[in-house]
Amino acid sequence: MLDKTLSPAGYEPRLYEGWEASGAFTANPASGAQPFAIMIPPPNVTGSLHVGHALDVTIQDTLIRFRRMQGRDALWQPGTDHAGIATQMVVERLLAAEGLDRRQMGREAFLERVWKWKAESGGTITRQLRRMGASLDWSRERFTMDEGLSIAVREVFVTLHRQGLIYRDRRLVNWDVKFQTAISDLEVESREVKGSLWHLRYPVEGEPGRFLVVATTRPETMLGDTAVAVHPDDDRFRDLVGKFLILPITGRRIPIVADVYSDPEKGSGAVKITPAHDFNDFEVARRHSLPAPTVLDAEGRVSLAEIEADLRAVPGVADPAWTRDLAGKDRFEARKALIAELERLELVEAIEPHTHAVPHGDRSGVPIEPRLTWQWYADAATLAKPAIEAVETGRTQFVPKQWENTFFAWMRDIQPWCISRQLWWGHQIPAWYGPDGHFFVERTEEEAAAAARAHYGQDMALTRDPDVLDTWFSSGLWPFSTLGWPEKTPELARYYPGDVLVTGFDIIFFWVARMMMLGIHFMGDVPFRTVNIHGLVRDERGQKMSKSKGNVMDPLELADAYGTDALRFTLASFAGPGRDVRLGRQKVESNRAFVTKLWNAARFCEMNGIAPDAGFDPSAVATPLARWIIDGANAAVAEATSALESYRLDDYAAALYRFTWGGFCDWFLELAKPALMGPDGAEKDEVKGAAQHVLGAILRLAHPVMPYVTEELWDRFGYGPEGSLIRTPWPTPVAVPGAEEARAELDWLVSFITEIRVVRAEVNVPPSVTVPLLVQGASAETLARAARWIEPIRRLARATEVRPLDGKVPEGVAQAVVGEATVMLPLAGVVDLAAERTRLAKDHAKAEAEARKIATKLANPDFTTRAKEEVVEETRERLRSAEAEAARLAAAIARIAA
RNA sequence: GGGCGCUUAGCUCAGCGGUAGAGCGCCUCGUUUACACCGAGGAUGCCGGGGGUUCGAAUCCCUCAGCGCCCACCA
Repeated sequence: MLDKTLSPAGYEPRLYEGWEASGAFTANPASGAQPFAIMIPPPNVTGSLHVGHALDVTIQDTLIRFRRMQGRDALWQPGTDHAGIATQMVVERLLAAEGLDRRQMGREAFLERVWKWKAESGGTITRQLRRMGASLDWSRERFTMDEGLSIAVREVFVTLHRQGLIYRDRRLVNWDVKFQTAISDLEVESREVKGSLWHLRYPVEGEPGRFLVVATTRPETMLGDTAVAVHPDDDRFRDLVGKFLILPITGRRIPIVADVYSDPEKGSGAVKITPAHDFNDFEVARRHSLPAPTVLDAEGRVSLAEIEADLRAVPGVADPAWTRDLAGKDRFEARKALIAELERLELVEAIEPHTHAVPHGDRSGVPIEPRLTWQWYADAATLAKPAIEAVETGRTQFVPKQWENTFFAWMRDIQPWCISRQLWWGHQIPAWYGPDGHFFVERTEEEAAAAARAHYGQDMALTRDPDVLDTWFSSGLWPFSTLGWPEKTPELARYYPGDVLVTGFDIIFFWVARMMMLGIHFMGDVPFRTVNIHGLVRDERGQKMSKSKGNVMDPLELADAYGTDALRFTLASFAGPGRDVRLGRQKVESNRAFVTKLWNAARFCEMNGIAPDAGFDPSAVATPLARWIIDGANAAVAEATSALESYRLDDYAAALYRFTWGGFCDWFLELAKPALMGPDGAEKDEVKGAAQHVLGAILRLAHPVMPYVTEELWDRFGYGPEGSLIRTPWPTPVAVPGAEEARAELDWLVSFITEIRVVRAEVNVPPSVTVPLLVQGASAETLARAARWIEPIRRLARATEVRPLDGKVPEGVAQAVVGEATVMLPLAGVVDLAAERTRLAKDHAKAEAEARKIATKLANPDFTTRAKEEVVEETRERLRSAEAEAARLAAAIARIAA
């Protein structure tokens, strides 16, 4: 017997272990089945599961289980990402707590420590994925720093380098001062900062007392100014172009150049040019061949090395001794000091408060410093072209489609991708330098040595580039590196391209775009056919979850409290296309009720001896109730299947819910009770047969999203051996002869019972009062139906009998209009006649209004001539029925008129 | 500045040319032998505003407003 209450904790771990042990999650390349592959977005190896993962995993697991049941050879590729900066950050923090610093430890010892941390915490996320029921093929688990994946990384790097698509360049990068590494444009986020706009006076050379005023938010960079630009059409400064200024503090002589970059509307109209510390200025400097001295070091401190030679004493403007004191000062300290000095020199014209956007490192949270450094770059623009084309031609499609615009906008204006990072944790760049700086990009140290020998004509000591690659470089290879590339494995041939990639919109650029670029370049085909983009999980008020707001929900805690199935169902049901998911506890709680409902429905079946019957032929039943529910299950199967095929998990969840609760539980099981409790016979057998058939269909339909409770019930009922639902074929509609008649019959019954219930509830008849139903104006068919269904009607409508009204209307009736018939409930002494009159009058008014509305429409000749014929006919039919209903209600009112 | 999305019942959302829907919440009634994590019933809507197209608009177009997000932007 099933327990009275369900306890997910009692069966979830057991079922998962059973599935995994039996190889149910394992892809089967040897099978003849059509493959279906999903590559998991690899979570950070040292991370733990958050609600975003939970949504991502629920969607993917639902899809993979669905396809597996459809008979596809399903591969859901698991694995984790080494997550360069994030992981290094965590370990450095741990070290700091022990008073250690990675630089003191040295690279090797530090990396050893990171691997140790990975070994300790690396299992957390995979355990948590299991807890969510994720049917990942663990036998193929990969890590981005596995030997195999590292080989792929080096292969890609070397190949792209030989093709000229990876190169070294010295240009401005986004420098993260805290982590002391370059980061890509995508890792920079701008934040609004309240600061000041300083208007500074730069003395014009040879014209004492004349100044050109520049406005800046970053006075500390003025040490590196090599020009001031004005707009060529700006009359205010026309005579100054070509002249020179004496740069305060350093005393350097700098030109006034005309450049369209200068915006006459902004600041003072003249802009200082600091090429080594500003992206725009860098461009201006290139156009005017200006020098670009660096004045801030890797830690964001003033460095005078490159301007030492420029320092000149200029009375009242620059004092080298003071300036030399700035060396080593932090950029913000230097700013204060400089302003104080400029004020002393009366070179500050004005200071205005100014709010502006300042780029910050997304991980470090500190302002980014543009810095001129040598880095490795990938030629993203070239790689992007085929990726753009693949989406344009539909070889890869985004769902929802509008995300393609986002993808295009970014890809069409893509900048060189800075792929080197000055970190230790990651794939070290396979480049070796000779003593003269000549470098060799090779797969291995041996190959590099050989290349050096060939180059120098002798063995030469080489130094490996200390930098590592951007984490997204290796994640970009995920769809094929996990399948064994560069080896030509059978898996690679079979599972690439994957069918669908499921992820959030926040990593379209970081990851999806990179996989597209690298996948097409190295595999010659797109990495996946479909990209299913889902929204963000927010809290119930629509706020983004964050630790600082304290509104973070822990998916595992929710799973513990309400069961994994309830959490998964909730996430799926809110995962509508292009919408964020607002998750609240109560929502999970109320979906737990659905899981419980299913459990109880199964219990009811069990108690009534409903058991799996392999010999049952759903197409051979004659009982209308059986035909009707089997037909209903067919419709649910069709709905669920098409919803899943089109990534509409919300529709899938809704279809399941509606059919299971509304169709199967509320109506079928209730209507089946008389037969089930009645004598044995053909009807009872058929109803039981239909019940087991439909319950089995429901369990299969619900399994992708609610794997645990469905498997538990499937097993306990004996639909199949322990743990077998996961590989049971997905249901398909079955032929139901006479389905249409059965539908007409049962639809009548449902509305008949509903109408009686409405009347009883409205006039407050307690359920304990049972009354006969006297029908007036009923067709022979209606009377026959009422006779056939008398037991359910007695039960559900609290009636004693149904018979035609013979002659006079009894005193004190309540009346209901059902189709062509009017049903009277003799309730003398119970019914409040005045209330009943009011109720009927209200219904009558409603019917009349409806009829009038339709009549007006039909009176419009434009409508009848221009609208589609079937629409007009349908409208006429609606008018007839509304008028008839109004007439019957009018008659009912007349019958009880005072 | 450029772009995208959203605005429908108290809440969360579906519907996207032809009768305004669901779930939750709320109110009333109820313990009828699966389930009170339940059952039955009910109320609640100028479908953001304005204009247009159409026989017909929540649905298509234009426009305005509000909210959210992405990209760009250190004068």
